[in-house]
Amino acid sequence: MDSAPVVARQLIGMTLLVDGVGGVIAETEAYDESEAASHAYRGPTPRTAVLFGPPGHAYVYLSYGIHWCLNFVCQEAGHGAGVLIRALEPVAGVSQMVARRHQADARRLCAGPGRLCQALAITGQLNGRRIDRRPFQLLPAQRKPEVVIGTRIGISKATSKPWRFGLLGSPFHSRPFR
DNA sequence: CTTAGGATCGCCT
DNA sequence: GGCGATCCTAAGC
Repeated sequence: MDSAPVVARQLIGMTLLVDGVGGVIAETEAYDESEAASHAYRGPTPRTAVLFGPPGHAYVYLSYGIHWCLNFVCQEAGHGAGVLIRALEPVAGVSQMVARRHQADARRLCAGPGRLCQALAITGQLNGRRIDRRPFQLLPAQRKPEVVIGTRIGISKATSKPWRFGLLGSPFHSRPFR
């Protein structure tokens, strides 16, 4: 298994579905236990235990007491690294996403980790589940995607690492790349 | 037991 | 562009 930034880049352009609802991954960020912005930085806790487990599992946590956020666990067991899924291009089950979010603008439907989880009905119930088993499906990119790189957003530490990845030119990013 | 603050979003101006 | 919502986690005493 590769490091979190490598996986974050590889995920761009792949299709993520939960119970058949989802779309093309348009934005990701890598987090690793070596840097202070990561939930893994302070070692395993009950909340972050999944991050230190085997790769290929979902780490789902509640942010600001309101929003669920989805990560994929990377690297080898015990190494504490993951990729935050930040935005999708809505493709499958769009009407269900609109109903769940009470909002029809396709550009904003899955633009942001909290919005994406609301649209795909991802909650803490999916924490620790394998991403290659129901209800998850991860499908390879149709064509080799062009990737744009930036610095991570919404954090206050380790802000200069180029660990944010996006599908070049996509209108579905949570915030523009510079 | 108490408390500070967080990998965010939506609404307001 | 700024701020309030809202609650869980983990550190400190």
